[in-house]
Amino acid sequence: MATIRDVSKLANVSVATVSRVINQSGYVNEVTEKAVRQAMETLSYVPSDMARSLAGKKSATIALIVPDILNPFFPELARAVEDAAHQLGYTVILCNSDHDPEKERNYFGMLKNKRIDGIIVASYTIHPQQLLELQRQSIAAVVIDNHFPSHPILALQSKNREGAVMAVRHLLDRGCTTIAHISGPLEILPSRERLLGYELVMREHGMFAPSLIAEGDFHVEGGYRAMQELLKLHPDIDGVFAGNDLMAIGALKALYIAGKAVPQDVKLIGFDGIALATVVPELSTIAQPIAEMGKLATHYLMRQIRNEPVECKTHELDVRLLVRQSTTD
Amino acid sequence: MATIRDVSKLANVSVATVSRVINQSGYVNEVTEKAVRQAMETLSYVPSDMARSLAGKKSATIALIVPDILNPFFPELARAVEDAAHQLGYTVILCNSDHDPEKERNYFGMLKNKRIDGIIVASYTIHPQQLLELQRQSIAAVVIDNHFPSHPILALQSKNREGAVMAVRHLLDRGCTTIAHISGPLEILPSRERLLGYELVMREHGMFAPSLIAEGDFHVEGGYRAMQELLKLHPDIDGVFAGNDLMAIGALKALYIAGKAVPQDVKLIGFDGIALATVVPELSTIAQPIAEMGKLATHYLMRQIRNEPVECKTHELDVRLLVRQSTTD
DNA sequence: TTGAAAGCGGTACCAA
DNA sequence: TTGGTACCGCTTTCAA
Repeated sequence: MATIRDVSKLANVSVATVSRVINQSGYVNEVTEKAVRQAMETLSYVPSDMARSLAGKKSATIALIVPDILNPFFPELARAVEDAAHQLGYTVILCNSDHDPEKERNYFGMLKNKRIDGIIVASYTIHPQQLLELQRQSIAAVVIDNHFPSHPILALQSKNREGAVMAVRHLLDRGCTTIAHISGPLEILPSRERLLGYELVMREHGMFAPSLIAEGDFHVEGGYRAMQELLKLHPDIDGVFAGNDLMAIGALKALYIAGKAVPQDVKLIGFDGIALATVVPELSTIAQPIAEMGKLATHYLMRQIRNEPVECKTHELDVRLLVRQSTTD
Repeated sequence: MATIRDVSKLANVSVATVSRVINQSGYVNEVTEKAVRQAMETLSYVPSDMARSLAGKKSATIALIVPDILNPFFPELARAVEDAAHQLGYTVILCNSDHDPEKERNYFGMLKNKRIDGIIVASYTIHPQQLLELQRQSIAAVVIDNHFPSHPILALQSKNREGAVMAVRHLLDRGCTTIAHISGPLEILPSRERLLGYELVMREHGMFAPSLIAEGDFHVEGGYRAMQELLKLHPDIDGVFAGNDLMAIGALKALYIAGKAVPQDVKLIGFDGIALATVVPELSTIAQPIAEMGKLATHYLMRQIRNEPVECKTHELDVRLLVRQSTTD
């Protein structure tokens, strides 16, 4: 591999000059520049990211921290982030936090050490202090699906509450009168927001009852169990709003086994809009703009990295109601 | 952040000595070592990966190239790779190749440049030359789901043909007599292997007919279309072996729409054993040990990185038949 | 057993 | 506009 020195020799200039044309910084004569570029070309020279980052520049690497890439929501996010990053010449390090603060700290250490330029955090367990700490080390950070209103941290979030409202209203429109909710883990902010949206509409219609709510785990299994419990308490349930699509799938299974036909007996709607909601019957859902979130997060991150002005607030994204078979007779 | 020089000063030794204790290389007096460790401790010193890799050591980073992390097979693989790597102090860069040779080359360039220690390639479009080229730059490589018998490249593969045989035999056992196959893209090796396994058994039983085979794309959509075509030609199909689970889900939808009950009218089996085959009815499948593949690949890669002896051949992994609802009355 | 010093491949400041 | 050169933080001969 050719080095900057090889280039400088071939072009008969100093390394400083070569560095200048590489970075388009400082003055450099057109003729000289041409010569340098020529030399780079013939040596098929590529500056070493390693060396650049050591010398204080950026590493052209960002990290994406997700709870678990196995959850189908995150591959979609990862894909969008990776695409956007790659387009900008960045490389993405993937981290699975498993909601484990210990593991998270561990990652943060590794990443700091690697002089990562920035981090996108889609893990619910981080503490705002950790992000601020990063920023102090001039590592940019963007948070997804969480927010820290009292800290200068850029966050991205779907309109969870509004989405929940849309979901429940949709079930009401379809004629449901006994609507249950399978919530996500309540220590997770979006779960609480969705629950709140549900509660809001139910109270509006005088239909609210705590026993219509069961807490799941954002996984198929938890949705399944929650649905079973709910059916035990309320065999007359005719509408279910699940806090995410995976739990909706679990609920679907439970309903199927209980002999309830979807959507004839029970209408079911999820949240997220993950691609694999391609089950039979197809799942109605509140779709988050996952890909857009990833793209936006990456762009905001880049802005921070380049010290361009960005508002460090929570940016909210619109969700859409996707009506499919599970709520349509 | 403390540097090696800070440590050396505090411990009253040279940086060389500190380096020695860090790397456990060369001789160093016990007392001195203790002092150095003490100093590292009090400064909570962590050596910079950047600097180390620049100085010629390893970057403690590997890359995983997949066609598309959106395909549920790959998150499982990625998760296993990341876990194994993380445990060994390595960081994983994720790349989506999209089967695009151009993009692949691009990634290879970036990765070489970043002095990545090794690459796990689960992309079907790479050329063996590219891998050899890497090895020449002393970047380790392991290939998944592909193999290059005539090159010294370490590969990992499931027993695709055997798996296909198991699948078809299972359908026969269940009493199927008209068994169709939805194959993956035939330019992909595992697709061909699975097709071969299917063909083998069908011929054995004098049931083979080319029109019972339709080519899909490894995605839900392609499985759906292929199933529709097959039904047109053979309304009497009573068994389907799909080349992967996603296509099986597509087939399931097509069957459902065509009014065929699964498993009563048609028995259906997939391949891969991805977690989200949790549709209703649950899909029978030939499960690949995806997590194990990821783990093994990572370990083999590490071996190569550390110049430990490894056989650069294709290692084959066993698959298992998972009987679930889609083939059980 | 230890230390001095020459890189690794760049960046950037200061002179020329 | 250019070039010289001192780093960035660590590894690794080579001598002492």
